[in-house]
Amino acid sequence: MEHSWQADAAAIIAQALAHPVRIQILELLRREGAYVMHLTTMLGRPQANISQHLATLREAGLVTDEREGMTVIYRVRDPRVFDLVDRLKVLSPGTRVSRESRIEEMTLPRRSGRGRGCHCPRCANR
Amino acid sequence: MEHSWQADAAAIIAQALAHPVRIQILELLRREGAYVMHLTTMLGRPQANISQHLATLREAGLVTDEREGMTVIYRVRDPRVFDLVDRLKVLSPGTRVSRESRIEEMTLPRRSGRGRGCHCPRCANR
DNA sequence: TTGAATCATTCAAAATATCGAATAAGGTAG
DNA sequence: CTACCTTATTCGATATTTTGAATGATTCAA
Repeated sequence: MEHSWQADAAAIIAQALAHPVRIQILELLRREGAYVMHLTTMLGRPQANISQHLATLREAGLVTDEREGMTVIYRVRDPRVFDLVDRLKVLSPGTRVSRESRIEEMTLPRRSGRGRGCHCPRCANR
Repeated sequence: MEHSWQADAAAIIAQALAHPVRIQILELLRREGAYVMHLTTMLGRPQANISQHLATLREAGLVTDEREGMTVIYRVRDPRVFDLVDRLKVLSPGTRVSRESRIEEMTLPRRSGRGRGCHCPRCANR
């Protein structure tokens, strides 16, 4: 039935990006790899849910998982995915990126009040 | 409930791109606007289905529809969506774009045999 | 008006995606 | 070994998407 080559592949990648939590995960992976625990506490969601979304990103080939002792570090496989995410935001109707606001700042949930600390190995800070 | 700002917006755009037929429609809109009839015959799918996918793209703000007599011309609202589509393809695992092959060529279905002609107003050819 | 052509929308069924809860799997420490 | 910690997976319920079929809506021509 007359398939569509790269259209299928492109759609699969788009589908992997088609959820706010997965976009947020990629935002958190922008500067460096992150432990699952870190993503879980930063996004304030059940661990299973984060793990499920990570599986989606992994199966799409967008991230890699590296076991490190008891923990697992997720990293973006190809940094060009960040260009993609940025362009998705720019194309959004209401989104006009004002010159002074960093995109990264705006999209991170920044947990409010007490509860913003992460206890993952890399986050020894308070 | 702690929303996610631009992550939602980005995900909505990604969702609009998350289907092979919609990617193909955008490919056909790459050079110029197209009549629905043109898209329908080129992609070899039921008219209602194409119209549904066009509605998805329209609601995401990615395309515009302009009535022209009995027909309707769809155009891409912001050409930057093509960058997005190209990058979606590049990030696909198996997709290594060889230098000599135009991406556009590969992704169009090119209906085989007899049945490749379109009868839309703009396609007076053969 | 009637009919034809083009496109949009509605409907119900099937397929997918998402979620929380529970459980499993893997590693570490005692 | 047991107990614990971190992450992954399975399960069932719910929600969303996709589809063809049928129907509407609009325009034009006769």
